[in-house]
Amino acid sequence: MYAEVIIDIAAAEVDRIFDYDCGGFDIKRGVRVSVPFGRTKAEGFVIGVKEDTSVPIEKIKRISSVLDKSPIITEEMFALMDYMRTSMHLLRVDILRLFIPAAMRGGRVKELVRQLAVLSEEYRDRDPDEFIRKGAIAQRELYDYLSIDKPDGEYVVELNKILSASALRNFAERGIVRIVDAEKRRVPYADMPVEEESRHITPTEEQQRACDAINGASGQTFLIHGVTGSGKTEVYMRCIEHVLGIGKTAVMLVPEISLTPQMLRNFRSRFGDNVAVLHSGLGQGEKFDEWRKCLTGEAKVVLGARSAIFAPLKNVGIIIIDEEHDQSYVSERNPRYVTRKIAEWRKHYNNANLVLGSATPSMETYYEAKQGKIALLELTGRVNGRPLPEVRIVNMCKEVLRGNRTIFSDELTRELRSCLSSGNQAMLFLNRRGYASYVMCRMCGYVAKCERCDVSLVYHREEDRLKCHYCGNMYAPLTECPVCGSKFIKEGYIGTEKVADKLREMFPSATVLRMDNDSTRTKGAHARILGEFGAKKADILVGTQMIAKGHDFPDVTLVGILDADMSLHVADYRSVERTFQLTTQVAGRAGRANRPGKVILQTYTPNHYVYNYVRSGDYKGFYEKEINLREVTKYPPFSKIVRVLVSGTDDEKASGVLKNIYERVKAVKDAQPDKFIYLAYMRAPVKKIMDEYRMQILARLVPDSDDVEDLIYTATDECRTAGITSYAETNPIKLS
DNA sequence: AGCACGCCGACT
DNA sequence: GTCGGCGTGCTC
Repeated sequence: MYAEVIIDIAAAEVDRIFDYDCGGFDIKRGVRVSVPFGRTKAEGFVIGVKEDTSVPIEKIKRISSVLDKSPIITEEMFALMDYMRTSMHLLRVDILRLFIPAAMRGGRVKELVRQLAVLSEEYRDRDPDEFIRKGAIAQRELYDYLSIDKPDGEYVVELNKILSASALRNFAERGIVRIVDAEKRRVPYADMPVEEESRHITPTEEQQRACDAINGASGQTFLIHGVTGSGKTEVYMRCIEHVLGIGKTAVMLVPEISLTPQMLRNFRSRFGDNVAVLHSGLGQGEKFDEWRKCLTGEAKVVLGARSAIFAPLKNVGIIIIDEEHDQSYVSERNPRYVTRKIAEWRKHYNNANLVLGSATPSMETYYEAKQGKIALLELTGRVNGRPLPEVRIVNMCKEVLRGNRTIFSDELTRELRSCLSSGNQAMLFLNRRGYASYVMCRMCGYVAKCERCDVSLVYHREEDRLKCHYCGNMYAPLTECPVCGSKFIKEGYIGTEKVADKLREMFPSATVLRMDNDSTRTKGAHARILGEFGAKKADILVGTQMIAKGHDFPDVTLVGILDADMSLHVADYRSVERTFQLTTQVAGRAGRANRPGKVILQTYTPNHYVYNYVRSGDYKGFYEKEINLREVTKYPPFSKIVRVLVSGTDDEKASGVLKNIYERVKAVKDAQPDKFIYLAYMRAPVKKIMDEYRMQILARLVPDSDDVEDLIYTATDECRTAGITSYAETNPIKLS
């Protein structure tokens, strides 16, 4: 017998099938093996077993050992691998690695085996007085505990914490208790308090209608459009209950689970041990165990971030993507994939339903719903009775004219003061981290730049360093201009760090917390900062878009959006959409039923149409306006943008590769000119990152052009050379 | 990804 | 004369 093996080395040259002699091992498709490879050893995935091989017999080597008792890759995942390979041009190893927890490779994490004490059968229903002496209280306690509280047994370590170890030893010697080796699962958030049972909530008519529509369908995609607090989560949970009831399983995706322990609490209370959690915040052992629970069928529901779409659940009945517009659903590192596409595939494979939920759906998704390609469910009511916050648009140009050069408008300062004095909390949002976005010489105009990247440096006060946000390199702060020697150094746009400093100056008695990439470097920092703010240990929370997601804070009555225009002026067709989504989401943090919230939105372009729709919370109005623009300008969903990015330290070599790809794409265009709206090559907006020169091909294709898209991907694959990285992507999230 | 083979510069 | 630079080629 021969095994077809994919070697666990991420390189295109070895991403092929290697045949190995099974050598007496009982090899099944889906297990991992250890094999001799070249002059070394390697791990590999068995993707097939066969009787004969076409490889010359003298080349064949034997498998050295089998790493899994049973397959860890399911048949569904093998089929998914084929789809991802052909349609997304990914390497088999990269795909297989997505399917298993990283810690499994190299045998770093294993099942945790612990001793389990179980009451022996023959003693189970007997009268304990027959074999436990009257005075042996400890033994009696142990017997009662094991027979009543833990009929399935309890781990010895746990027993020893609460009961007599000598009584246990005595029982084990007498055979009253059997000690067996058992797999013990590491349970994340085991000590988390469980939410009160919430099943008795009666759904609103709208919620019920949504549930009925979803539960009555199969193989369909739905979009639930509903504002924050419209009760989407309740609909999700009811739909999951329904699929569990018919013996199927459920996948629930959220943008960043470590930020929403609330969701997990709800799920634990509703579905108990049936829930597995999967996200990057887990320890390696925890992640491995949660994943195994999915594979073995111990878990029926998986709650997780993007990568949980690959959870090895069998017989999936429903897939839910909450906050479907969120960018975190698109993987930007290789392997690049779009969660929605994987979800659609799994939906189809399992004849399951796919539910997308958002208060601000992406243009593409809402357009699909409008076109009738997916079903639209609207939740208009507000379950918790929270009113729409009042959004006030503040014209910052007027502040400048009035001589206010700070980032705080008079109105915001006034509102902050009254918010704090009435004992409430405020959140300030600024999507720019650091202290000053750039530093510049006032005399000669010199701007400090990174040596390895084509970007200006950001001053960070905590470290007192200039930092490159692309490569992380640090430089000494500027005290004088290195070009002209002038001491007049100007600080550019204010960042979160400086905002926090200014606030401490303005409101000395207030406690200010900051949440951005820099203050959340360490594990668990997200949860800590949000926890502190939630516990009212701080009055003001300043942060980047990180603070837009996550907890609800009942005492937040004021939200300040310091520079709403930041995302608006990015040269990207999605910038207006993103601004609407981001500001709406941030604004939604303000106010509760009993305390109405206020949002101060500061902008230099107060007349831009997006802010009108943000103020009135009018998603549909915004959609209509924006979709018209997209149609006229021929941007997605009315076209498809394919971008090829080539980079390398050797500028000329990289350009050579780029031109090769371009020539091939150009030939496609000449053959099918009507498929192209636009085609050009150029340097990337950020010309250099980490000493690698970057350049790109941009193609805009008509919607019905999957064949051309595939040809571009293929051209990219075939022009790949050593020392140059290149990849193609469709409708990229960011075009830097 | 590793690792070895292989053909040109500065050293005991 | 040799040690060693890392270019390129292969791995069932």
